[in-house]
Amino acid sequence: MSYTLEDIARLAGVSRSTVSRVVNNHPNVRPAVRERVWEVIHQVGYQPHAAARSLATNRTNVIGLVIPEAVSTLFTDPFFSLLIRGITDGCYARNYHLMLALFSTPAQEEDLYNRLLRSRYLDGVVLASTRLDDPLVGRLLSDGIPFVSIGRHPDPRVSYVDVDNVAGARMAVDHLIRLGHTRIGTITGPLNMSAGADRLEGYKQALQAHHIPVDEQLIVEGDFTEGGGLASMARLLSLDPRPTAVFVASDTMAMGALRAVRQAGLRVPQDISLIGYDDVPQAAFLDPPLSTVRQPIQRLGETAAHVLVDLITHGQDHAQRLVLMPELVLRQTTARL
Amino acid sequence: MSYTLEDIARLAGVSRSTVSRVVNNHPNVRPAVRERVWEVIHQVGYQPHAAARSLATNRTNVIGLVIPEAVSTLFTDPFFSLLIRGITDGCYARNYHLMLALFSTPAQEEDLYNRLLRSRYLDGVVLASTRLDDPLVGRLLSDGIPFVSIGRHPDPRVSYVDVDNVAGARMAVDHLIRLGHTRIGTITGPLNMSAGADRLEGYKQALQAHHIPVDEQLIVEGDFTEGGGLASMARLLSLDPRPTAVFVASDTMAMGALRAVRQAGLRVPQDISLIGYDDVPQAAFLDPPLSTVRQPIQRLGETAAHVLVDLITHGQDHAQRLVLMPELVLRQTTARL
DNA sequence: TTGTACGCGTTATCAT
DNA sequence: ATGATAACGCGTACAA
Repeated sequence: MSYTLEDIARLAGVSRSTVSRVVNNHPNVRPAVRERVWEVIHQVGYQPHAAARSLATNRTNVIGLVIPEAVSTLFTDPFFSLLIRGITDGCYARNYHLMLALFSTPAQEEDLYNRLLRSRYLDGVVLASTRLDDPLVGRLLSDGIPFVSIGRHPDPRVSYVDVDNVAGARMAVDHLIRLGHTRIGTITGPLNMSAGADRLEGYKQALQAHHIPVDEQLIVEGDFTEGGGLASMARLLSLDPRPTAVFVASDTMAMGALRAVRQAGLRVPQDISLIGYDDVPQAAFLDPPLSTVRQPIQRLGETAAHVLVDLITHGQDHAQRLVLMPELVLRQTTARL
Repeated sequence: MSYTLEDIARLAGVSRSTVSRVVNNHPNVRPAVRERVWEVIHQVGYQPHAAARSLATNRTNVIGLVIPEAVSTLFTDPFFSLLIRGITDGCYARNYHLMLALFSTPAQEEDLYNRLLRSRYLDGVVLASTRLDDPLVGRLLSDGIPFVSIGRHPDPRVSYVDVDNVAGARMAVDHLIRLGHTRIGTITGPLNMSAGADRLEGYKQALQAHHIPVDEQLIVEGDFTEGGGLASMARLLSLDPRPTAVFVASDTMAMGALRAVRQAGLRVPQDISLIGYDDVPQAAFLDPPLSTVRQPIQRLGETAAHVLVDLITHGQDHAQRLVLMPELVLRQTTARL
């Protein structure tokens, strides 16, 4: 069996309260006593019982990563792997743990919300890639559950951590323009996600800044999947004249786009320039290696965890908003016109 | 604030025990009473407090997914995304939840082991892709923590769920032989993981069954990464004569291999046939679409969760071992010699 | 079938 | 600075 506070107290010849103080670093304990208690603790390998602690403190030291049903098909995108990595790192640094909440169906969403949140498994929640109009946001807000969104959200009450998507897209398209391209297409993300909408906005801003008219024909909405990227690229290639460069709003879609170009018997970057978004690990291994906008995905997750834990512990009354900066990574899918 | 058993009891005009019985589906409750209690519960949206319950029952209804430091660099492989998906589905079906334990360093491994397991956050653990000699196994065993390994493990006490890697590799290599190839190379996984060792074994068995001598030169050890696949393939291509077909032990490595072939100015499958392993979602979108061995990864995870929960609840005394079957998926990277 | 009472391991309040 | 004691919310013998 395993030890309790009581056991440690007996072994160290003090009371349970004192041991508790030692474990929780309370100031009022005589150094000599503190030391002896620690010694016993290490000797027997005592670890406080999480559930008992939770019951007493009303905190679990666990947060959840919520991935809504709407984006669960995107889950195999390396973006999420990196995000998860970052979040766990952030958690561990703050003595927190991460629980997963992947929704597959609306019914599951309802069920899990009750099971995880209302039964107080979690102290708070990281919301990944939610749609702008996701009802989950309102619910968390009204239930007073601390949460932070990955990606901008318009409601003034929600805290979020984001990468500047408008700036990232601008950087990408600016570069294409610098290379002499003027007929530049884009494959967007879902426009009801802030990342999708913002990258499109950046695309437009870059064009306008250079007095290039925005041609709606050159804008095709994608879905952040490889298959979607392939189909969207095929559409762009069927245009006449076709674009000489395309800004693709995610690396995963860019992989599909690359294949569409090849299927059409064209070459990248000689016939058409391509630039992706994310810089997932695969990007450097594509053929040719993909130029892209690097997002600090892992740091994004880490930051989200930290912000959330702060929200939980210091109970901020006003929303926290943080935006990180992306950077352009030039490889071999872009060429002078 | 939120309701407790006591509140529900008062509102329904019964005692706390009765409400507890209703919630836990104990038989001895008069139907009329049961119904009235449920009504109150639904009306006020009562949810039992997880921590309180854990303290009383000594069970948390949470399991952990442990990804050892050794394989944490592989974490972005879609294999893990699919596995996680499967595990969560399996958990939800059994009223369980999933917590992540991703180790980055040995120190973290030690720390997390204490924080997660010894403080009883978890009822049990799924061990992913552990090396055959991982000390974690011995520790879990001696601490009596229920766990199931993803992938075969030699110790008779450990439960595992696996896909038949020997059979899968045999299927793949058999097919290459059927196409007329005899000079067949392989890029293996890490040979200290069962998946790596077993797929190599299957490769050898297939050759031997057809009386083709095993040539050690044609066997190069990979690491399940894309970069590793690229480098290993380059080595195989430098052989003289070079192999006419290669069995690559993971799709991710196959992506790298594909690129190595292209860099060498060769074509797949005209100059060299390739066959991968896993059938990750990307495989169908590669250029050309990858022939591969499909693993039911998601079902693997789901099954692991079920086995683990059974282990936890029924406390099996003997280890559970389950092996699922892979299947060959022929696309366009294999051709007759 | 239902209710009473105790225990689960901790934290926190209040004396001392 | 330390110790007794009352919560925290639930499950469960045991009694009725």
